[in-house]
Amino acid sequence: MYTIKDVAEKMGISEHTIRFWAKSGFFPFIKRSETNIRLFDDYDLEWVKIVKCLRVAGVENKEIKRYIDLCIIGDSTVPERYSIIQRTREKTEQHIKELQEQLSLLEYKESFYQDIIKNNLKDSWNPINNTEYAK
Amino acid sequence: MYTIKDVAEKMGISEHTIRFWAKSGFFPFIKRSETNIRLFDDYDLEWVKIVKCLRVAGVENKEIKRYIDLCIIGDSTVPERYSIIQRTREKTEQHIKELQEQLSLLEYKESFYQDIIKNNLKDSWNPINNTEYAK
DNA sequence: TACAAAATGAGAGTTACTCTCAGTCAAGAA
DNA sequence: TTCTTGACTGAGAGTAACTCTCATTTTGTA
Repeated sequence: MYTIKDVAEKMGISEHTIRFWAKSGFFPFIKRSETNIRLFDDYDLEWVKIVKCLRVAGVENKEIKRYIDLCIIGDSTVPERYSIIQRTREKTEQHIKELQEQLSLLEYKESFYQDIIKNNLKDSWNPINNTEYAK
Repeated sequence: MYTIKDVAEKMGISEHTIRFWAKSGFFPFIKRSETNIRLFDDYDLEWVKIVKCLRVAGVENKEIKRYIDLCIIGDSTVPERYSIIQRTREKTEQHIKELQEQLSLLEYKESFYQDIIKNNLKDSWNPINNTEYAK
């Protein structure tokens, strides 16, 4: 059995966020000690893992709640759960692609600046150094 | 010369967001028509591009403003700009890695659900169907 | 000239945290 | 036994970055 602190450390999520997620109904199964303290077991950790996954993938909390509720309803909801996961997978692939594109611009800029520093050049890209702007 | 609408379309950003970014001081060079309408040229578009890049990479607006201000100060700030870009590049690589990890969980779930649908199985992963929980 | 489409700034609303606070509770030291 | 420390609690305020609405101009085509 894990406390919030344990889960926070294990999963790399802040305690605040876990409490916030719990209040949002993302972990319907966690038990409490006699003194009202949340106790997560390994199954609960699996839920935390999937919630984290969906959040990282940019699924909004309302949709995550929907997914959790579908899980609780049971096997009849597998098709809708499937479509949520599928849409999320597609969106994540798109997101990675976009990040990779921006990454290449960052890499370009980085080596550009490095060149300026190494060879003591001017930043010819900067509009400030461009005659158009320096009127 | 482009209006906000043109830029929004060209860059895939909402007009609202561009106005918000402009108000945040991200585009210090845009001119206005006599009747106060923003007019972007191709150099301004380059600024929009780099701001978009930094935002996608998760750089917060305060830091983007810093970067813009450094550009305006001029060549002496290239080292600090370099370190901002470098840090952002590293963060982005990390982010892509994280997304790829979560993507593989999504792929696993997707094929798992697909299997259930195709072969009319039960969702054995769901705690609801697990004897531990189904007490 | 008329009028729909597009621009403006101000400001309210939203999401998802993130943080602060006041307070409870259990365990070990003095 | 009292004190201190540290983890926990819920309530609620604060924050970032949009996102949207609104009341007004402004502009471009008929």
